[in-house]
Amino acid sequence: MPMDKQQQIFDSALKLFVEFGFHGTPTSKIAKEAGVSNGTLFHYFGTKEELIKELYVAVKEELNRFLASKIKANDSVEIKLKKVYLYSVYWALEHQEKFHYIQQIHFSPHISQISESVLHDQVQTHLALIDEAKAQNIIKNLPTDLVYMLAMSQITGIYNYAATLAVNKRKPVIDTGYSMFWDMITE
Amino acid sequence: MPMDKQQQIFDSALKLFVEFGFHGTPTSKIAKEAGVSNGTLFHYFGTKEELIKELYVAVKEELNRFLASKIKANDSVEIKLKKVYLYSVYWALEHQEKFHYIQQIHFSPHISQISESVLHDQVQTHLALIDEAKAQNIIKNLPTDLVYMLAMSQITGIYNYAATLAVNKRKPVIDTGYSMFWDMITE
DNA sequence: TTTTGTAGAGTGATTAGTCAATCTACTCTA
DNA sequence: TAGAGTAGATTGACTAATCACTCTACAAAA
Repeated sequence: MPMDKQQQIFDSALKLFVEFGFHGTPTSKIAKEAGVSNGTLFHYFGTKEELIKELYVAVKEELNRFLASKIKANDSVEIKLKKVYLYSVYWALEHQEKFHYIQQIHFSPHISQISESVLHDQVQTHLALIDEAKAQNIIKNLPTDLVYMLAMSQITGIYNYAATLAVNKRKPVIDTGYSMFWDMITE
Repeated sequence: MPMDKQQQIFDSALKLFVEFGFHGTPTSKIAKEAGVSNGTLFHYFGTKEELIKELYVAVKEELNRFLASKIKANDSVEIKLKKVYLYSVYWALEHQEKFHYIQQIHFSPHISQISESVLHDQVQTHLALIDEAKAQNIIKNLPTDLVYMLAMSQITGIYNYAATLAVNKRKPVIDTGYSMFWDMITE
């Protein structure tokens, strides 16, 4: 079984980018950490920029696949919303480097170079869920984008706080966070 | 007027860092944009890293001075909290580049190189305000850090959404955001 | 005169990306 | 089935460019 070099490069790049930033991480160090040669890295990724972007897409897709795996088709809208919120926080806590990388990209100029369609596909499901909840009068009639933005920012806030706590102290905080959020978007 | 040049360097660095990132912005371009020589930049800032950090501190202090100027000593705690929240969003919308720079630093490895004391001083006032509100039973008895984190993340979320709207459509959204936040932290 | 500010050419180190050579695994053919 | 052919994977030395930072000279103030 041939080693998946591309995955090794992803893993090393993630680790180094989060620790040292894009600037502080030369491609040579990524290759070395991944146990491949300099040339191999550029065989899989045409440029460093491409590696940065593809890593972002891969990580984001992993998160989305995880969330999708937790949602059952016959769950009610309330349950779906709750699951998306809670499992997002859990995933972030379990994959802190990956979550941190998403944020790092999101607040960097690289985000503007990731194609619109990729970004759009990633939020479509969530926006549809919010629309459904609005249509069923489950949540207040606020702009969908606003509800989404509030959810994302609150998930980040709760994650940041929970991450500072011991593992066994986290659940009550996350649950409290969700009920506060729920109260906020329902009448 | 030597202060002029330092300020010009700050202005140019802010603009370029936000547009191209730290990596994508050579010191030579900052100097050129500021209309000073390469050497002059290094006369004011020993290293590029120092420039990045001092710019962050300067921007953060500007925000804090602005907020402090809006708070009157005899305002009630409710009023103070409301003012901090609302004026933070207003300031962010009026100084989007600066707000973006704060975020960029916050989600980058540079944050760990900014001394603890600088960071601590900057939030002390806000934490004290939350403690006061708790002591007076105005808000729920939640951990101070949690309330602070939720406020910060919600301010960011509301800012991000409001920034996409026409200037005259923003106020109602921001006000709604605040009342949602207030409902969230009060019984 | 001394100090401070300013310029800009110069430098050594670093880096992203290239390239020619080799290896590996697989397929096709006789 | 042996052997030739082949496409892709892998290597690492190499390069052209860039960058952070230095140095020297000079000007303006103090």
